[in-house]
Amino acid sequence: MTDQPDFDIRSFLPYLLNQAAEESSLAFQHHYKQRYGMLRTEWRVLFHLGRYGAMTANAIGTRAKMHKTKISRAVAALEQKRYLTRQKVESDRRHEKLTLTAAGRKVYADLCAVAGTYDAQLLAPFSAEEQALLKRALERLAKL
Amino acid sequence: MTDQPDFDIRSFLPYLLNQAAEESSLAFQHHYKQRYGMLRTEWRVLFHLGRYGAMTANAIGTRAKMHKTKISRAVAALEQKRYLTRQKVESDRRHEKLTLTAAGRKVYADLCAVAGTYDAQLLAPFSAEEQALLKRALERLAKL
DNA sequence: GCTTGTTAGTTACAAATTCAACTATTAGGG
DNA sequence: CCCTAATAGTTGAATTTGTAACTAACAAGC
Repeated sequence: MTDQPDFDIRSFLPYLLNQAAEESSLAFQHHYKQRYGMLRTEWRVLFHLGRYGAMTANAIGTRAKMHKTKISRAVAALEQKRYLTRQKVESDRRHEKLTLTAAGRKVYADLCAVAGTYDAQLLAPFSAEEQALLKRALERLAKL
Repeated sequence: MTDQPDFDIRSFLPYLLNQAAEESSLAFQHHYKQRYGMLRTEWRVLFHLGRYGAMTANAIGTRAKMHKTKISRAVAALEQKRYLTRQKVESDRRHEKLTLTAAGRKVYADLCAVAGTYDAQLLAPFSAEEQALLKRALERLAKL
């Protein structure tokens, strides 16, 4: 029985990352849930379309590392909320180009503003070097 | 319409943390799922009991910031797998003291060893100072 | 132009999580 | 004591997610 009493789950990196991710997303989650009735999958799709312009569901999946079923459902929900429209691509009619509507862009702009200030608030306790290191480390761990 | 085209979701801290958390837990998740048929909630409970000794479900909840229904179900599953036993606390019979069985401690020891090497592997690309900073930052963000 | 294989996206069903209501037990007045 | 409030833990129903099978469209080889 090789016990390792010195190993503490609370310093296990995946655990720590998960705790930090959950805690840090709470306040923002509240915002898009209460105000727009959206799920995390939905605002992610919205953000990607808002930031990178119209694209297919598949392209979002590659960028955001989201499974296609999640995207399919998020897109359906956003379509019903009239935040985006679909358009079959004529050159290959399996693809659908997703485009934000005016309403969708407005929600995107609002959430962007909120996310921006919220992000700054989260990062405030750290120095510029610490912030840079933290982001680089996370990107590396996320294999982005 | 106050667009903020410079705000990128991919550097939004909660998003980054979530991506890193998901990616970094993949390989370990595979291990406890395949080998022991456990869920994340279950190994978390197991780890807490293994590391900090017998305690009540409530105490685990406070430490691990897990909701009591998650814990209740995880404990039921671990009990069925014969990894722990319950015992009503005589001084207050609402509480149940949870104790790992020999089998439970064995699984804990095995997963500890795996987690230990896995953690080291994840941290390997970073210098000692970077590792320390990363952990402090995450603990702070997780409000631990 | 058929067969086979591949890709985009959807849907159905199973598994997991959340939320709210529930039981059982204790604590604190009056 | 009895009534109310609070706490530990469980359970059931509704959401949400994951897995796998599905449709539709295209592509390549023959």
